[in-house]
Amino acid sequence: MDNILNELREKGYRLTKPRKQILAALTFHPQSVVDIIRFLRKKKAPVDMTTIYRTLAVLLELGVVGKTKCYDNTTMFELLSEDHHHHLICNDCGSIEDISLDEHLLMDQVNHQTKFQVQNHSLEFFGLCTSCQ
Amino acid sequence: MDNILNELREKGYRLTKPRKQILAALTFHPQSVVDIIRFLRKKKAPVDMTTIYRTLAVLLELGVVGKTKCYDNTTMFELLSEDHHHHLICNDCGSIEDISLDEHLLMDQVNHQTKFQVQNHSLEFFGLCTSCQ
DNA sequence: TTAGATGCAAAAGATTTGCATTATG
DNA sequence: CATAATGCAAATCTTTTGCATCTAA
Repeated sequence: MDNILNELREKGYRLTKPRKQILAALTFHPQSVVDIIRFLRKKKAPVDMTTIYRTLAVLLELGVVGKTKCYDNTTMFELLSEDHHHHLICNDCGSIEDISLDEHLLMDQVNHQTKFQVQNHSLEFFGLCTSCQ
Repeated sequence: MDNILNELREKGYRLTKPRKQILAALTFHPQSVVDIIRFLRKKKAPVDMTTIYRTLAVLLELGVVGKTKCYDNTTMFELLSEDHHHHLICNDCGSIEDISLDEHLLMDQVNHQTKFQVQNHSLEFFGLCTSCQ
């Protein structure tokens, strides 16, 4: 977490109260903008929706945060941990599990087939979690 | 295309003019709802936005159409061909190329690691196309 | 002190809903 | 002819913008 604050500072962004709050609200589990608003409101540290969008845009830009679409089409944001992972999203209950995969094989295939310069990618699996099967 | 019409009929959906128009408008290249509206308007066969959303919902349900998020956050829909493929989305110009990958290795990893029952997945690469590099 | 960041209000977009009307099967 | 599907208007939700005010550096 501190490393993120440092990164922000280094890139010339100010370490404001709302930004710290938003970072604190972000977990490694995907959350929607509305989730974040509610969380901070409960914590008695309300932050305006606009600020949340703007902060998330910065964090996305820095690659600190990732964006996912939930089964019901809600946009979810989550802090990206050092270890890159993917999601198993249940079509029934909407739960999201993490999974780590070895993607070298995939990347090799892409690099072999095209000259497209991959900067990042998104990989999600949809289906039924163990309790909904 | 005819197979889709048959599938619709079999499932009890009516083969209406708007539905045929929308299917005709859909290519194997991703298009937004606005693209489809414009296309049909030019073709002098305008279809209401609501109908397009409703039809796309049916086609998504049937698995005939797929949904993608573009770099600029636009939702794109495309007809799914028999041969499953993925997208290379340019962060600069927004162009979308297709690529086919062998995903058995990925699926094997998932099945090996969890009991999650995968029904489908989405895999997209973001970066720079050859002309934007 | 001063630019960058915030909050508010309002605009702009995207998607959904209700309902009267139309047209497929 | 019955009912599913359509079009229109309006509601709802999500995201963005403009601008006056505030505050971290």
